[in-house]
Amino acid sequence: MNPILRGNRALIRSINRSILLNAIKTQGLVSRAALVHITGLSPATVTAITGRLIEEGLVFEKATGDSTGGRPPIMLALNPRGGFVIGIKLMEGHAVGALTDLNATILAKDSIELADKQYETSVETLIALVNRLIHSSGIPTKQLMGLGIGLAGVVDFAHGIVKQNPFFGWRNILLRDVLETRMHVPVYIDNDVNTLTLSEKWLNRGQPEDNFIVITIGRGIGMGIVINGEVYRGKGGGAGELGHVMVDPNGPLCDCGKRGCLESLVSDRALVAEARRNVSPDIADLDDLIQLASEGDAGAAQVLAHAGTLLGRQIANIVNVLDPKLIIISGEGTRMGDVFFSAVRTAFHDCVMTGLAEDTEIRVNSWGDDIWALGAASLVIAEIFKSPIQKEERTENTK
Amino acid sequence: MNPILRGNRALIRSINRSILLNAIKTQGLVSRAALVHITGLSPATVTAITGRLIEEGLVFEKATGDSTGGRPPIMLALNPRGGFVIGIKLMEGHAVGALTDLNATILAKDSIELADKQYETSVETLIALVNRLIHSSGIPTKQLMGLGIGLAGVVDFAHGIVKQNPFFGWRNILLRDVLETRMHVPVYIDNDVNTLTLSEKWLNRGQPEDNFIVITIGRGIGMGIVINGEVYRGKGGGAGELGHVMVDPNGPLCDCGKRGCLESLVSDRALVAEARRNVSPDIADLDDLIQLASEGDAGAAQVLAHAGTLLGRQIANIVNVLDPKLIIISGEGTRMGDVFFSAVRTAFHDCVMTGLAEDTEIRVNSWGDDIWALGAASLVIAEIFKSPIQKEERTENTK
DNA sequence: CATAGTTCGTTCAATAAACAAAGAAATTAT
DNA sequence: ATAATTTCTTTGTTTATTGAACGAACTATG
Repeated sequence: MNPILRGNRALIRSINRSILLNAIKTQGLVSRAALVHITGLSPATVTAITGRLIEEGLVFEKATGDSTGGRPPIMLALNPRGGFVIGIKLMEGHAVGALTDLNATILAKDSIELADKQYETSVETLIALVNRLIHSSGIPTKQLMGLGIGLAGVVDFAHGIVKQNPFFGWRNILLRDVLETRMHVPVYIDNDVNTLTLSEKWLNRGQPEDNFIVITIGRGIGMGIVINGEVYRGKGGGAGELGHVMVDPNGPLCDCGKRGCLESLVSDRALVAEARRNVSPDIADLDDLIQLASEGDAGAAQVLAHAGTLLGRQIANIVNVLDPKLIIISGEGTRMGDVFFSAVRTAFHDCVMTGLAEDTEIRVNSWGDDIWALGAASLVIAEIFKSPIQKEERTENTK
Repeated sequence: MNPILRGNRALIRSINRSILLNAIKTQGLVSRAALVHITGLSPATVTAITGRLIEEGLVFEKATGDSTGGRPPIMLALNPRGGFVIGIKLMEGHAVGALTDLNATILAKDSIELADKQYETSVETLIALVNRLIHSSGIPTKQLMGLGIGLAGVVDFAHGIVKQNPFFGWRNILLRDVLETRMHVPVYIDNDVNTLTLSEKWLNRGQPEDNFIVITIGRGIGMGIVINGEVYRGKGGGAGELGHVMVDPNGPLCDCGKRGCLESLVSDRALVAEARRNVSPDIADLDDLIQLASEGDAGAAQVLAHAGTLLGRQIANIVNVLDPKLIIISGEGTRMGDVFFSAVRTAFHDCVMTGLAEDTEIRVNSWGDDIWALGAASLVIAEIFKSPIQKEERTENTK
């Protein structure tokens, strides 16, 4: 009932636990003395808390380090098998799930058909998928630390509510609470682009970036925003609708009912449609278009370059507004290749405010098949490593 | 050196102190028992901490409340005269300063000429202004809790550095540190639009909004972004450059060197220039144009309406990306009147994604003369009421 | 090889902040 | 006048961090 985060002993402990857990994760292999130095905590505290982490199985004493003239350090490391998580991506017609350890290494993978659009039957199907994953991986059920679910549409992460989903037609479904009562594990639900965004923060080694943007190109165009290390979701999960930014008031009709949305000009379907009109009616799908462009067809290249220019211009506008350090482009559309992306980069640099983006990087991400399920899994992993002072977002549904 | 916020007793105390101070501020008049109820803290803790706040002079026992069948409550209230702050807005040629209490009520106001653009002499002038304000208000110097400064350009708030300022030509000036060593008070520096944005959060009574955007129209077009209750400043203070979002690649040349920036189409000067070309060469300034439009001149109205449409469309795009609850339009340009703002609203609703902005409010703010200095002052007030877990932003310059 | 020096980790008492419970204060209800 | 009620304070308990001392395990050196 009271969402205020007040100060008490549990909070102290929880903060310091999180600091140490994260330090051990980012350092990889680290002694207690080094942790004292890094965190500023006292040796006694480090001993006490690491002791508890070892007891919980999240950390272990991995090896003895080399002495530097005194007692050799005992090197601590994260135990990736200290807990397991499951990530599930819901799609039209089927769901893909992955069971991973705390390093997001996949231990089991599976998918299941979603025949029915009714959410009650879908819940049963999801539970079946989870059980299959647990069974095939052989982990004890007790070790499952959480379940993350990513799906398209507007999702209220804080309350765990699917506000609207285009495929299933769901509206205001309390999916989190339903699954939690059935499965007795913490459940986290988010928009699929946000889960993908989170995975960029958690799956890349090295220090995680704290201000970046992920843009996905595929069926639609999505955007995930990370601000101060947190995924920004907007008033009601509606942030990041880059696909429906209006580019041309007289443009083609978009699914959303408006004209000239970016998505109506740059998505898979839009490109294929345009290429069919202006290049060749034989083009069946995006791959044909890419193929043609790579073979030197000027018309095909022109279609891709124009789309890239439109996207680059919008990215520039976003940089003007949000000034992020890094922009990651991901999704099926990353296979569009150099013609497209060099147009993106050129348009970006032409349109961004002078002096603003001198060290802003645009990175095109290699595209793996598992990435959506991994993203959903990292939703849970992120939660495990989060400090309590960042955790306030998750609020109970009082009803 | 160690920016990590670790858990210890000082942190607990500081968190709870902040919770109570904020609760007293928002409640206005509140008993200890009510605070127990609101905050979830124990009665003993509330007694202890409010005791300390009373000792510090920030809170006092204001009155005795009505009994509800038992001992009557002692009502606590914030003592607005428990501390004082000074806000200064730097402009081309002069600086305006205001000394206010903790309610942002102005007790003294003054301005001073900035003859020289050299920053060393400017610092001396600012110190003179501060001293004059302290003297004329008659407060004891010890009660001055901080100094806030707002100025145009790119400012690194966290490090207190003016990265670039258009009027003075300053570059990477450590203004905060210089002033702090001279004045022995905490100093906070920020972009002027950000200070204005903060003041919207602090000067409006009632519960402060946590996700909103402030757009200023005047000489330029600026934007302040509040996300999760915090002003978002971007990678290096460069966020919010709405004025340099590219609207038309073939548009007029902007000060920044690019073509077709929003600012080159909608700012004061741009409108006057266009009106001179297309309506009448006699138009001297924006007020003439507004006057003409209000008298029913179709051409003048057309100029304003077109500008409004352009702005409304960009606001829609920002809402698509950030999904804020509230959009506040402020600045000198708010006097442009209904022709302009109804065009803004129409274009906004036409272009925003369907279903996204059903309860998003666009508010045009009345425009006061003191608002810039007040904004700078609220920079300090905000800091006083901030919880330590939100304070990490301010980092020392290690050099 | 014995001793000193160094580094790492643990133990122990001290400290302080929240908390629970009981008590004191000041009112209304009967 | 007494009981009930609400508000606030006091007292003692709990517990997490901390500093300091100590033990453990190594290297350096004569």
